[in-house]
Amino acid sequence: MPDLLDFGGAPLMEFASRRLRGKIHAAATAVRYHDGAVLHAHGDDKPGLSIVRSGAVRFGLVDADGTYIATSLLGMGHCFGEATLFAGRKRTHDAVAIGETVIEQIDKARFDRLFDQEPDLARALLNATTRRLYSALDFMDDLRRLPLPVRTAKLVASMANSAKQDGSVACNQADLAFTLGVSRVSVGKTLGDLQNAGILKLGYGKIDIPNRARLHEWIAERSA
Amino acid sequence: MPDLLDFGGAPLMEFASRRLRGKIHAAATAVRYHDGAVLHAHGDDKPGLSIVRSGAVRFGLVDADGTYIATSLLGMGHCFGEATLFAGRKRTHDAVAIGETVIEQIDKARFDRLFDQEPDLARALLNATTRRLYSALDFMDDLRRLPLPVRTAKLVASMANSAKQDGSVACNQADLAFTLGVSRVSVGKTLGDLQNAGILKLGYGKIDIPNRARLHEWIAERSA
DNA sequence: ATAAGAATGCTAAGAATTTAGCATTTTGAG
DNA sequence: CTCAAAATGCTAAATTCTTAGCATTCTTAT
Repeated sequence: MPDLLDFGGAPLMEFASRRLRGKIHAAATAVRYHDGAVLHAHGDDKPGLSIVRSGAVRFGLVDADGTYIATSLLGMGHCFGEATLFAGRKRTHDAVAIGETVIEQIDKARFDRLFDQEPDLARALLNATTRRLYSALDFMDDLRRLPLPVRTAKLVASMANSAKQDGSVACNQADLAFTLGVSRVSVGKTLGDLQNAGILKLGYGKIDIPNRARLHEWIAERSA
Repeated sequence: MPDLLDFGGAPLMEFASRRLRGKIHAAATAVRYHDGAVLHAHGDDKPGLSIVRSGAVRFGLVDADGTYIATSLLGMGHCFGEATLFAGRKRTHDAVAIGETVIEQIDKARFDRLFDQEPDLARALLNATTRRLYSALDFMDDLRRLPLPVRTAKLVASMANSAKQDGSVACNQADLAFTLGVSRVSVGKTLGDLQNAGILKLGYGKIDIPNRARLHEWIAERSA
């Protein structure tokens, strides 16, 4: 259960008023999943909006050669499934519960009704998806612009923001490697370099950040 | 003025009814820009929604070392600036007109009024941004999953869809290289290989696709 | 306390990519 | 028609990244 990025954006529920949250709860059916349970598979035709009430969901795809590739991890308050409602897509990824997870599910019919009744829902959804879109664009920009050490540092810094424990990030190098889209060896080497530069300290399944300001400074110096 | 990707999604105006389009036009102020004119710069604080009525807009950023890096190119019917309205961001990129371009501009106050009056606007915006978000996610997925030749072929194929001229795509290798986030040398080599494989033909500032089905087949065989 | 599993550290060969040139071809403007 | 600019083609060295493997360290469940 690493502190891996909730893909940038803030969660939908943060943009909903107390009243709207109540309406959403009322329209939804809560479903409980155990760790590792499959919520849906790539290609399923289940239009509807889902909201993570507790726990987390990991999205990914199984490759032709059988390797699983994770895409993102959404935690409490985040929503998914917008694409089935607004882009007419089937489920784009496999979704798996991480830890004990409760999902609030709103099927298409109910969603459409709620959407028409509650104009604030549209605004909340636009807040959430716009933020996600722009963080994705930023991420892609970095991908082309910045060398691996800087991207790595940025990722660690962004994880530090949402981390439970201050000054420390819970995540193993393999997951980091995947998120950055490079091999574990490269990440290991890069993290080693960053440690030598004194801006972070490697642990077992975690990374300590002795001085957050210093890390941000180091990044700023190298990213335009 | 290459056929470079309109970042995946379909344009906003395609999701608007004739009536809504009328309302949008009525609320907007049209501004004309000549080729190369700057619409806004990165960091400008100009909240509002903009819609491309004719021409196109190229978005990008100037690096610390002065190199300009393009991000996307939006053509007719596409909108931008949602992030200034929904994510509370300043303008995230420099925007430059490509060719004679007319932009319909709706400032924040007018937008909010229109947004409240016209529930369909929310739906249209969600359609557009959701599609863009998911194409961006797909693109990132490909970036990590697929080797360069396949990504290149996919990009060419997607450009072919929106190209004016059938069976041919107008784009130079340098722009392709940037969009793929690799060097011109790599693209040149890769395109050469694809040409040898017989699935496309290189020209000067363009790429011909003798057999679209064959190209898609080639891609499908290699992408999961 | 210990064994099993997880995670990290390390290595070396090979593949892919970049950088920095420069030569050649094509296009379009005058 | 000619010339300059734009685009492509090519090269070679240097760098970065990957793959594949195995040893070591750390954690946790029994």
